[in-house]
Amino acid sequence: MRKRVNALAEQLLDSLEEKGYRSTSPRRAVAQVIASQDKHFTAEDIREQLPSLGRATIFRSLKLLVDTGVLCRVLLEDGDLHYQLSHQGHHHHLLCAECGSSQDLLGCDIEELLKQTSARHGFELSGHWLEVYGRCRTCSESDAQTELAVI
Amino acid sequence: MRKRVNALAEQLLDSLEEKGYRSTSPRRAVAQVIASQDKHFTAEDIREQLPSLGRATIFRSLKLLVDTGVLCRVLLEDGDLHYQLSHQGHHHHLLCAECGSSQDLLGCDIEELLKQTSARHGFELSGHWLEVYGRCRTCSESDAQTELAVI
DNA sequence: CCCATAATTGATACTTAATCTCAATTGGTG
DNA sequence: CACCAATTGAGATTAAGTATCAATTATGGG
Repeated sequence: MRKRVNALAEQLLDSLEEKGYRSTSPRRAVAQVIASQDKHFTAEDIREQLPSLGRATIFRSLKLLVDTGVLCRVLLEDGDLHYQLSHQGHHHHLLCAECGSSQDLLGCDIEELLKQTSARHGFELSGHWLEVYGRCRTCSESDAQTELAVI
Repeated sequence: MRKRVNALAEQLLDSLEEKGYRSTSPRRAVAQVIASQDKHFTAEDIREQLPSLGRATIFRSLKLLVDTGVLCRVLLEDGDLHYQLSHQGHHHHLLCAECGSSQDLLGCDIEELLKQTSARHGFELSGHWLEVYGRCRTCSESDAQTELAVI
C-alpha cells in the first residue's frame, strides 16, 4: 500500500513537472496526501492532514493538478464539489451515497446518444458532465447482511 | 411578454402556497424577477435587481423554490452552480457556452442505458446529474454570419 | 373586522471555499 | 554556487450561503 501511494504521488509530481512546474516540498506533501485518499475529498481534508502548509498553497496545488488533468472534480448529489483522482481522460463516476466511494463508469457510450439527441435540437455539442449516484456492490451486500441480522 | 412574466410569477407563488408557504411581498418580488430572467442566474443577479430586500430573504426564497421543485440548479462547465426555472420533473439541460441560454434536453433516454451499465458494475443506481455543453442553433448561425462578414 | 400568533423578514455575524497581494523564500540552471 | 524566476505563506478579501434573533406581517378564528 505504502509503495503504491508513493508511486502514485510520484506520478502526480511528474505530470506537474511535464508542464514545467517545479517540484517543491509543499507540492510533494500535497501529492503524498492526495495519493493516500481512498475517496473524493475537499481542500479542507487535505489541509487537516497538512496543517503546516499555507491555505493558498493547497488550493494552488489542487488547481494545478486539476488543470493538468490528473485530478478532477466530482459533483455530489447535494451540489457540493469535491476533488478526486482522475484515472483517465473523460469518464464518469458512480458515486456511492452510502460509503462515498466512487468507481469509474466504463463502457458507457453516452457520447453518441447525446450527440444525436442534441443535433435534433439544433445544438452543437462540445462537452458534458455526468455523475451517477447510487449504492455500490459492497454497500448493497452489507445492507442485506444487516437486514438478516435484525431478523 | 409582460403578461407571460406575470403569469409565470403567479405560478411560482402558487406552488409555494400549495406547500403552505405564505404569499408575502418579498416573495412576490423575487418571483417577479425570476420570471423575467431569460437565462440561468445567481442569487446575486436577483439581489442586484432587488436591492431593498434582505440578502437572507433572497436566499431563503430561492431555497424554497428549489425545494418546491419549480426552480433547479444547473452546473456550469467551470463548476459554478446557477439557478434556473425547471420546466418539468427530471430533465437535462443543453447549455450554450456562448449566449448562456439553456434548453431542456427532451427525448433522451439515458436512464435505461445508465441502469444497464451501472448494473454491470454491481452498482444500484438511484439517480444522476447530467449537463450538456455546446452551442445553440442561434449562436451557431450568427457565428457563420460573422465569418462571412469578416471575409 | 380585528386580533392573536405563527410565519416571515432584515440586519448582522458567521461559515466555507476559494482567490488575491506581496514580501520572503527556494529550486534549478547556467 | 549564485542568480532570478517561480513558489510560498500570512493575511486580507471575495462569493455564496447559513444562523441568530428581535421586529414585522399575513391570515384564520372569533
